[in-house]
Amino acid sequence: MNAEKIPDIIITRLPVYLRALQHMADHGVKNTSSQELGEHVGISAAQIRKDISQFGEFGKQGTGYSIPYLLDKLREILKVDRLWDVIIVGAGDMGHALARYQGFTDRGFRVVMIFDNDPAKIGQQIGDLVVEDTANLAEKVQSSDIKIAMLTIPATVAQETTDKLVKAGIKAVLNYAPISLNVPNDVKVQYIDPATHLQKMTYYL
Amino acid sequence: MNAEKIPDIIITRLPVYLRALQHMADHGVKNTSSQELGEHVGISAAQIRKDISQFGEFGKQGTGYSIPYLLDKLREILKVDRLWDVIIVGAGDMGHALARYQGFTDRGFRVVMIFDNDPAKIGQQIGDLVVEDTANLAEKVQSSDIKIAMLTIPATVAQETTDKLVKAGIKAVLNYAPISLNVPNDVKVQYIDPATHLQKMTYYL
DNA sequence: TAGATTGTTAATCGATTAACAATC
DNA sequence: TAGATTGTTAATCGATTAACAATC
Repeated sequence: MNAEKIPDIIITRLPVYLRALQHMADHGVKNTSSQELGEHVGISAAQIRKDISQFGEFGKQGTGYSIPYLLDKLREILKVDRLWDVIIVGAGDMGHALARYQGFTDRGFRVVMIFDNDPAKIGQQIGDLVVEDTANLAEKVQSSDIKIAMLTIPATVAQETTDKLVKAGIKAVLNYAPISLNVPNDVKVQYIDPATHLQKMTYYL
Repeated sequence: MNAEKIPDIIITRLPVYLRALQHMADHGVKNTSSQELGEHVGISAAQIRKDISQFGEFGKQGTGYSIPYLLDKLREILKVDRLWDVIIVGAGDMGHALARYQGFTDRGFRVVMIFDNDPAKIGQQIGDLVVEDTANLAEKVQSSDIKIAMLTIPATVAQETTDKLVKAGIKAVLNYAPISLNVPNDVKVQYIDPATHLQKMTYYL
């Protein structure tokens, strides 16, 4: 593992490689090359080799990469060789969908709590979870040492809720609210806003 | 409007500017500067000026940008000065959530159909829509000249469904399935995969 | 061995930033 | 007028690609 700073754009691509490799592994494929992986994810072979080589020499000349080995390494690098507890804030349609989503567990995440401030929703059962009162958010997050939150609340309350989460120790926010969030440097935010994504594509239509 | 090719990375930022400006406008703000807008979205003032100036001279020295005017221009550039019909393929939890999402209309999109191949779901009412049979997908898309689809189906069938959509004339796919899609050059894909987004952030934890 | 493919270097390409004349 | 802020140029910084020696 390299001690120098790895460019953020490389970190963005690693989960994509990981996903493609998991897919290949699921289909019983044992080895791959930068060429083949590149075709899968739409990235040049040279770039894939360069990206991966930032972290070590995981391939072999002549034969490429062992998929199980590279999977292990990527999971270790991305720290998803463990199971992270995450919370959902906002028990609307999107919060529901995420709470019931089956795709988290085998990729390193487990939804452990869901919150809402609507009395009609508090106490409601969603999958294995029971909707809790947002009033208890800070306390629960702090006492269970949770670092990751998914935000599925209206944009109007997204910033103030984020401030509370940050104070409670959250370091990573996956924000579904259509608004840019202000956070300290040591807190990461990723944005998922379908309209924003669609608006990028209409430019080309 | 400039005839030269605009870098894709600039197009990616425009919807973010648009969203922030709409937010300001909703709060009654009439003017802004590259400085102020930059603080809102976490991008340098120089970059914002450079991005916007690719498309024309929309600002005024000394006073900055008129928000209503810049909104108009950005909507025009991104082609969301109109209402695009979009379809949802997959009526699971995520498809449900998107079908009922209120945030599309005032940002240029209208969900007009939702499809599923599960007989138990076909005919079901979701908001104003009735779930239709995926078997009729190609025909319906073609006859109504729809260009945009959101994919909320399992990864296992995402590629074959995409192939059908592309054949039917779809040019933009917002893919919620956790898999990379292969499409012709003139078709755009955007990816929304919560696990991938989370995995990027765990690297920094 | 011959063929394939890595890891890495150097060259190229593209994006961001700093700075400032122009001007509202 | 004085202050503010744009649009743009040039400089810097960073990312991608091409090429190839090393080696499995």
